[in-house]
Amino acid sequence: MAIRFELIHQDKETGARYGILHTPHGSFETPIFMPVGTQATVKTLDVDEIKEVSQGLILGNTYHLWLQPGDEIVKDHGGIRGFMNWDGALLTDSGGFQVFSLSKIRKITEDGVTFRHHLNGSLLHLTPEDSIKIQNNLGADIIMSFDECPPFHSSYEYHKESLERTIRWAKRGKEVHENPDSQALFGIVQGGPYKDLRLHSIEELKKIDFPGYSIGGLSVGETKDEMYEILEFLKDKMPEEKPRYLMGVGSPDDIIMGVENGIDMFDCVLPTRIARHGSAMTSVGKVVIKNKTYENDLGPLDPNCDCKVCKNYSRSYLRHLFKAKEMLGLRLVSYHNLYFLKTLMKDIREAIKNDRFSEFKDKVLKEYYR
RNA sequence: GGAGGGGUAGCGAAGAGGCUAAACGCGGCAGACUGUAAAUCUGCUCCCAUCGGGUUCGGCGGUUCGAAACCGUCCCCCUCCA
Repeated sequence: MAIRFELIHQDKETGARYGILHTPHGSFETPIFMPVGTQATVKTLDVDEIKEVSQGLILGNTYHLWLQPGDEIVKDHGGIRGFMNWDGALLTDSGGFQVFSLSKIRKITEDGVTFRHHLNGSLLHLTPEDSIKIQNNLGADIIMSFDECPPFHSSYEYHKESLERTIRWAKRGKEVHENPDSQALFGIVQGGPYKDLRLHSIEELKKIDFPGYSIGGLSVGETKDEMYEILEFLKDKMPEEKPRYLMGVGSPDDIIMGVENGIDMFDCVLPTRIARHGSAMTSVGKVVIKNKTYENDLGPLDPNCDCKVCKNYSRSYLRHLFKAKEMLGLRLVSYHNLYFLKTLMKDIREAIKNDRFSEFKDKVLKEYYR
């Protein structure tokens, strides 16, 4: 088996999980947040910085690297790790989400998905088998089944049909997976807002048997309450002994709610995207650093953060970088936001270990970003 | 001194009688962003106000039912010639 998951402790009141995820390239305490490095780069940061702001496990993307530069080239470097000079662990998404986010120009059939290249318009076709083969070439420690991620509010009928197909795709993917001993293939739970479909999804994926399970189809436009309702429903349905990965979630409040509902792994572009757009996650709430109010603020971005950005630069300077369109601003806030989440996850784990998660949750929801 | 061109909102720049409080760009001020087609997108940006009202297109004076636009005059700016 490529990975091993140890469930070490559960918060007595909420059941929030603390564990360790062992991979071929490192063991990681969970709950963990994994920065997203779609194109074999966490935007604006170099590898040394990624080490500082992550736990050592980051994401890459099948769709993007397949199209550019091509998975064969990445394979020639020994996979993404060699390509980007990353000596930590990796997880790749299957490209399934891109099928959803590029939905204006897609056609889904039993075989796979046909859609247009977002850069040059050429017609492309991707199957579950292709996705796994590409991910074999990319060489991540954890890889994803090729799934369809329908809009949350699609009809029951559509979700059902899509879900059944995604289950068949999961089975097909597992059958062609070449390296189960070095790459753990996760199944992805879908079903939108429909609990019976979610349950059905879990049951079928369990039959196929994966070393870990992802929850997909959330944080795609539904309300927070809708998302939390599904998370709560799934809490005691997911396999106990396997890692649970909530895909695409990364605001502090959503992470907290995920952890409370038994999630072990998170990834999200939010911290790096909003950083590039001038917003910071801090212990005192969201700071839109480009706002005029920080024009002459000599204090640090986050008064309770000990990252190099908060130690060395003022809010006023950071605002100046954004107003002047200097790229250092994007880098520094990206660094901080990821560091902030790394710290948040550490604090979450401590709280669980001490059976004080509930208390910690209240604090975060009251004071932190959003 | 002569000939031509021009002065429009914070800046640049359209507009050449009513559809114009005035396109568009920049700048400014906010907002959004959740398995990254995103250093992006959206809104606001003369003044006061909730409807609505009040002042504008170098100055002044005209023509007209109506002028940023037409006429006169003055003031500034640019180019060329002496």
